[in-house]
Amino acid sequence: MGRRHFVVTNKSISEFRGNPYIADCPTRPLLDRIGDRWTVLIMGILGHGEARFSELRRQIEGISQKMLTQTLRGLERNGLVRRTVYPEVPVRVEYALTDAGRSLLEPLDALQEWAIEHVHDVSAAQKAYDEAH
Amino acid sequence: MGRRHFVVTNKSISEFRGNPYIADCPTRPLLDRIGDRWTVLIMGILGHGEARFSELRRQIEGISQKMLTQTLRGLERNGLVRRTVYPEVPVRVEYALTDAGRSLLEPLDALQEWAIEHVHDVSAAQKAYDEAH
DNA sequence: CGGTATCCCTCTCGATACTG
DNA sequence: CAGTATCGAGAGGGATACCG
Repeated sequence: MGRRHFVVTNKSISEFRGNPYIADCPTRPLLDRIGDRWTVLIMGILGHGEARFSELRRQIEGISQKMLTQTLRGLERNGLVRRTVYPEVPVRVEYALTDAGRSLLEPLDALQEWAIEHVHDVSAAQKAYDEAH
Repeated sequence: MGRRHFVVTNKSISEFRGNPYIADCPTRPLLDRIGDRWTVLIMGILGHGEARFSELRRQIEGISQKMLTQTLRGLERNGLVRRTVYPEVPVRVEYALTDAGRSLLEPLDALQEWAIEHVHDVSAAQKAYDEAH
């Protein structure tokens, strides 16, 4: 998607504030991640406790095996989820939030609060906009 | 992207908590919006005060005219940004956050705080993961 | 100045089939 | 059970050209 079109600078972290798109601003990978279809949902479920692969699959209606695996790998790679393999027969794999993952639930909840508080305003605004255009 | 594959239910709003993907959960459109490439950046700039189209374009390095227009329209449609046309010659158009838009900056800032606090942890986790795989 | 319209490419994601 | 591999559709986004 051409993200490399942006010039990489050496600005301090504080200069990224309010401008998440400059260079390697730390907010961008996070927004990419939570903007995807499944990350927030998976984290929400894991917020209630660890879960097996197939449990997650059952609880998240509509997710494909591929996307569940892929999203969990992404979360694991970012240190938000811990994957534990129990070498039983058949194998058992448990997924759980790390401390970092749990700490991310807080700002995520704040976002959800906002969405819930403003859902009517937003749909009213959409209706008004659509009627005017 | 097949979002219509999900069954629409009549669950109350509170049941959406922790499960943003069921039906028309209000969190999903928000995550889609802030997950896109430009929305958060534009809102960050407008948080400092109103701005003209060309100002935004200059400040947001790398954005195309099309995406600036498209993102601003999306924000306007959701009631987060107000567009004001001054019929001068040449025409002047000012964009500003609405009250709702300003209120969204708070959870967004919380997210940014998290990202800044955890940027080192995350990149360390990525490094460790990549070396182990 | 502040847009629209069009073309096209890339990347994401879903479906499907196969595996240790 | 918990994956991996591969394919293909389609949406997002950039480049470019044109307009009131």
